[in-house]
Amino acid sequence: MALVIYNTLTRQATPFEPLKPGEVSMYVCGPTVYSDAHIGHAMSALVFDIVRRYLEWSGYTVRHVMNFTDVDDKIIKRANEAGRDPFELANSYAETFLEQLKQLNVLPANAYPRVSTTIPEIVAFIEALIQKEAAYAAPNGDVYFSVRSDDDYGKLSRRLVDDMRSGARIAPGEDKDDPLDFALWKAAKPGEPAWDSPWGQGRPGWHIECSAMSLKELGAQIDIHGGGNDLIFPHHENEIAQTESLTDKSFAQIWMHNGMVQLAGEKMSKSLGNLITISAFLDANSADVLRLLVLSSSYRAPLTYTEEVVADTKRKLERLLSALRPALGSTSAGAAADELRAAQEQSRSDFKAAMDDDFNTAGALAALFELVRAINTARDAGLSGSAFTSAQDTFKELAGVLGLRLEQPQQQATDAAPFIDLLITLRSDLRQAKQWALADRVRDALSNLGVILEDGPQGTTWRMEQ
RNA sequence: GGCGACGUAGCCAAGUGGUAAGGCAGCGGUCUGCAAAACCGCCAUCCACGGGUUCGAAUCCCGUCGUCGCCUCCA
Repeated sequence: MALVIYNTLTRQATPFEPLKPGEVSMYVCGPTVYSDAHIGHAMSALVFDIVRRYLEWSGYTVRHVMNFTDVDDKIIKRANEAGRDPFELANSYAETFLEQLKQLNVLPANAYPRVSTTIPEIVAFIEALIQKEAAYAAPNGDVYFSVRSDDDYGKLSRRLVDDMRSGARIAPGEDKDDPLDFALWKAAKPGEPAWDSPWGQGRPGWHIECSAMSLKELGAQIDIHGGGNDLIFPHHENEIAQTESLTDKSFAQIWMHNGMVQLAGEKMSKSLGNLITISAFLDANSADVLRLLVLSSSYRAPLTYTEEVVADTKRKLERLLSALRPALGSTSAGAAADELRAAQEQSRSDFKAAMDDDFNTAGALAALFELVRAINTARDAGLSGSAFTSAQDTFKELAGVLGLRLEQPQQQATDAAPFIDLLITLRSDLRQAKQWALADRVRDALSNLGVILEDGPQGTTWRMEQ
């Protein structure tokens, strides 16, 4: 069974074959850093983290690059409003985002290039495009890409150049030969960061940066180029036009796009202002909750985000965690062990089959839940020993491929732990004395504080709510 | 207006030609002093609606309705 990936370029799922055997190059478009990142940005990072983890688990070496757009109209505007330096502002948001990715258990990329540190490569890229007559310098100091020079322009988004004409526009101050052309280089305006170039002082346009950074970090041809599906047009379309016009080779062999987070039926976005920031989410929930939410449906479909869904996801996570509770019995072989071993292998192969099918994480989770049931059943049957721990190890391994930490959120409670243990001891005495009403009051009061007590044959255990 | 996606139980959601995964919630049971957790059982004759193709369709085709995205900065 081989990995199949859906390619936006061909609108088909096809078997994955990296350009270099065993090695995968993956470029993912990162955010423009001018405000707090929201869970839509987190979703994209999580999706490609899962892709990367699965590829690595499957035996590939992955070179993963994610960029930051740190030179941009909105950054400049924000910085001017706040009286801050635009680079300082962009850098602080980028650093915060990196810290949040760490909290979200997203593996660090191999490189995080930025526009501000790629200017020489961008200028060289544009010069080469002009030489090839795919771009031209306008009298006002702007440089534009000539869309008409690119005969397969529109192939990613399935748009026809002639259909786009009516929709295209020329902003005030632009000096294009054709309304469809887009800026590679923008002439400097007063008060804006600018660099020297053959066309005078200026700064790069939006799309060229990714072409240049991808070329610099990963070479002319890459395996996977990813991002949100709102980037298909114009951003990724334009990247293809620039890079392929320069290299005369096909750029990315697979274009992967994740769906948008839907909040109250609308796309969550900075411009709509209907967003939940990563930091607000993480204040109320663990990182695993967001990851599990993303894993629960197809990465390509819109992600339904409501408070109800978040609450359901927390309970799902509790269920996954139940598989990690220790064995209780002393049986180490027999029918229970055989059944668990069979379930373990079934789960592993179901997991792989689902993930091989275009990263069907919902199907992979189903395989995990089947293993949860099998492990809990075995525990109830009194199984312990290597058969039991081996199943738990497989469970942890597969959950780890999805990037789930599956840690009990007890760290915050360490200060309270001695007091909770004390209350449990007192409550045990009350139960011995059959003082049920008082014992229940202790349990209820702790429950209201987020501490769940569970009475088992071996005594009372406690855990924090997710 | 153009391009594209989608519409599966109370909720989330997988499944893209062979007769509906999984989770949450709910209901019944085992266990428990009672709970909780765990386990067992139940929970869509049916996949927006109307036609069509086929031995056979949630899955393919046509139409209708609805939702969303892109077409301008956007993960």
